[in-house]
Amino acid sequence: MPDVEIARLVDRMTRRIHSALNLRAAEFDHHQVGPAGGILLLTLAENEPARLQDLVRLMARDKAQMTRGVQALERKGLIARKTCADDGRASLLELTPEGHETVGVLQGAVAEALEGILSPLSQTERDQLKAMLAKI
Amino acid sequence: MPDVEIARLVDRMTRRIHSALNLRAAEFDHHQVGPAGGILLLTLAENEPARLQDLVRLMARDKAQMTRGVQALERKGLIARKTCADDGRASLLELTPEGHETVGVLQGAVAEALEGILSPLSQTERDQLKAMLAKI
DNA sequence: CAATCTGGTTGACTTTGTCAACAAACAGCC
DNA sequence: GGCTGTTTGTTGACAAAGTCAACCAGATTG
Repeated sequence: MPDVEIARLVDRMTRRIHSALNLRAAEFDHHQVGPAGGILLLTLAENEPARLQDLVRLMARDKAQMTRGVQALERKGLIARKTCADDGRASLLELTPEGHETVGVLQGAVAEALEGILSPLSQTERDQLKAMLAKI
Repeated sequence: MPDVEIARLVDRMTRRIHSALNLRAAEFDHHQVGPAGGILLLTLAENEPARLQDLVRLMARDKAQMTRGVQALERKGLIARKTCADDGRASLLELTPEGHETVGVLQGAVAEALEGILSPLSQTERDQLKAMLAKI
């Protein structure tokens, strides 16, 4: 029951990551991708190629939102669609070269922001944390 | 550097908690407090009495947002203000009896939602997770 | 007692998230 | 094949959350 606190703490942590990044967004977010777009790109980078529905599950977001998020990144030339062979409804999403480049920049920025937040944890602790979160 | 993934995973987790709760909000959110109000109440419950600024720090949110969040809960009679003796600008926020009651309900709901999400973790792992998040 | 800082409030605005409705492609099934 | 029902992605209309800047009143410092 006292696990309830975990919810608060997790929320707080996302909030902190979010605002740490937001603070210096002007320095790295050259495509005006925003937090939502950024996390979408990062997720896609690790799961390429993915269908929209895959991203919906990976990011636990609404599909409507995902449609629009993808469209926005498509317009900026960071994501491209390939027709999906085994399913006529879906299309496969991939990063364009420019998209990959952007992901690199974002990863750097996120790493830096996380550094400031995770600093009280040792490297082994961080690995544990990641492992647990991944299990979930 | 590979810690970047933590950001994604944490985001995903908040998203899951959020939507798990949202799904059954009608059953427990009798005061139409919403996610933002809910987390505010839970945070206040553990840090009573608190000034607005304290909540801002604890929840890593904008003060403007906090002002309005508190006002909304005040209007619903879940939070009350006491004048703060040592600082004339601030006021101390406290839960009303009805507020406490609501917190109880919310804790139950959150515990249940978390149960579904944390199920792959053992109790010791949960404790570790909580401890690490608390350090941050 | 100025000059500055901090806690809180308000207004105007952007970004995210939610819900319901829909078309088109799949899947099973007799 | 033709009916069901389901999944994928899209759109519209809307509600909720977050951001930014300006502001006032009470502290704080020199």
